[in-house]
Amino acid sequence: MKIHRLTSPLPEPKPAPPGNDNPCAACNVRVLSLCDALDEQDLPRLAAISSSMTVRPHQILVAEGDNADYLFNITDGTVKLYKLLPDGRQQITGFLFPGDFLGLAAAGRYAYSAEAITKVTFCRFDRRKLDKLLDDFPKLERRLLGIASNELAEAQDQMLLLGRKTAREKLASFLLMMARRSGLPGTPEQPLELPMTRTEIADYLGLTIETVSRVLTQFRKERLLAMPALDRIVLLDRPALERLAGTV
Amino acid sequence: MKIHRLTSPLPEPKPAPPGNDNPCAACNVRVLSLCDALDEQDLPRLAAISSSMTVRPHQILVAEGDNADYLFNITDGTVKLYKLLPDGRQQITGFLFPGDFLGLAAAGRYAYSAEAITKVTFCRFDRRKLDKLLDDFPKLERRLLGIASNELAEAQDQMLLLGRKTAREKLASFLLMMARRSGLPGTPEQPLELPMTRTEIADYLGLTIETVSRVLTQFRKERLLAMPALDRIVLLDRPALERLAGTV
DNA sequence: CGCACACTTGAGTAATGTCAAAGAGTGTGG
DNA sequence: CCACACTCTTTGACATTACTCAAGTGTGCG
Repeated sequence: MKIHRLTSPLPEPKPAPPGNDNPCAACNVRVLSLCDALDEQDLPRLAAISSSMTVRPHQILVAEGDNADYLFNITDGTVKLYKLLPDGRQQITGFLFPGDFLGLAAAGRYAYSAEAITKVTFCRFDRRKLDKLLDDFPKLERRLLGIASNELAEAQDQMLLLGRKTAREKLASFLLMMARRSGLPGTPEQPLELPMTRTEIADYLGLTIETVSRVLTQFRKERLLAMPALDRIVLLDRPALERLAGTV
Repeated sequence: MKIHRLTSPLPEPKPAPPGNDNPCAACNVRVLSLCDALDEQDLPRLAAISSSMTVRPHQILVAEGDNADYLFNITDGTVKLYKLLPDGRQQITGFLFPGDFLGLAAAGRYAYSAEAITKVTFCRFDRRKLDKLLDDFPKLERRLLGIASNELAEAQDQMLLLGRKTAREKLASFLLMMARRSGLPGTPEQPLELPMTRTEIADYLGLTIETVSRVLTQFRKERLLAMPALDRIVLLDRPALERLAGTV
């Protein structure tokens, strides 16, 4: 079993530059994120308790069991969420893309670790300060509940995949999920981009790296997809993949 | 693949008997449930939008894709939540016990089906009326968010189990979960009680019924447990089971 | 250019699934 | 109360999927 890569701790954030009391105004993922719950005029209240940060690949954002002191909104890059067994086996429970949210916790502790796969930019909110904001802005809390409900629905889809789908069905589901989440159509002009390694795909689907590789080779031979590069996928026969995946 | 059992639709609820404006006062699971968020004096507001109902085994409470018009609090019995693939393969995403909550939905639709395993009693809340109550009682919304966060953490544990644990590890984790959730110690005097069939255990753990049966037989031969009846389990060597399960 | 690293491919194995049959438990009607 | 029927569970023999181990092939970076 592979030893997990050592990573450095999270650096201190740079505070928002002074004189700019509404850095969120220019945010490109605002409509997707937590901040969408607030009006333009209230945004500075959120901005005041948040800082924007950028980290390099392999940097850890949160570790399983840590005090859940922060909430995160990803603005750029890809993050993986994962859990480990004592012997090092890893299960990736989700990938986060721009606009996605991270940090809901039960009993004040994160239930999973989060690591940047690519260079990642995010807004980080202080949980205790945010809790106070929730009293003033019930819409914010309703938004959080909506986010949590969505995540729950996705988690259930993933349980169906992990428990009952074959390797081929898992890969088909994964590729369609990536198409949906990235917004890339998977055409020859705009192929899917896979920021994660084969190992990470395997750890997400409950497979080994060899099985992932073999199924992708199968799919290529069956003309279901093409791979102009190791991390580029063209979906040649989307209906067939959708049939394989069984559900969206 | 087995054909799914036909079930009858949910009967109409009996409204709370007139003259009793606080039926929740006597509720035995109140401290566990949604209602715990409200003070004694505000409970009638919740009671006014809820009805208590009892259904028989195999009755469907909600079906995947249905409009999420209701929220449920289980007061007695066991419920299974599950999703199906088009060919009938089933994944049980969770079991609900007294005090548990059901009905959070993304995009206004249930993401899963729910079926009574035993005779089940529950309180059913009208979602639209509850939404209005949320405005008056922000504590209620905070409670919902807490419930959702807990469910999310459990879902991630289950993904780790489904994706990365062996059959033996899955069964060990399952039995310990049942001990924790039921509050039964699993001693010879108070053995675990399993309200679900082997098929349902298998569909929860991503295994087949035969594998579940074989692993239970193994465990018995290894003196990890005893089975005074098909649905009664005595945990003879809990530390060994905990080591197998890897995590709580 | 050469060293890492990630990915692919191949051969053999192990864990789990499938198919089949027998045993155990439960309810019903005679 | 017993016999029968039904369902659920267990067990056995065999099949198959996915895993393990190992070697080989890119691919990118210093």
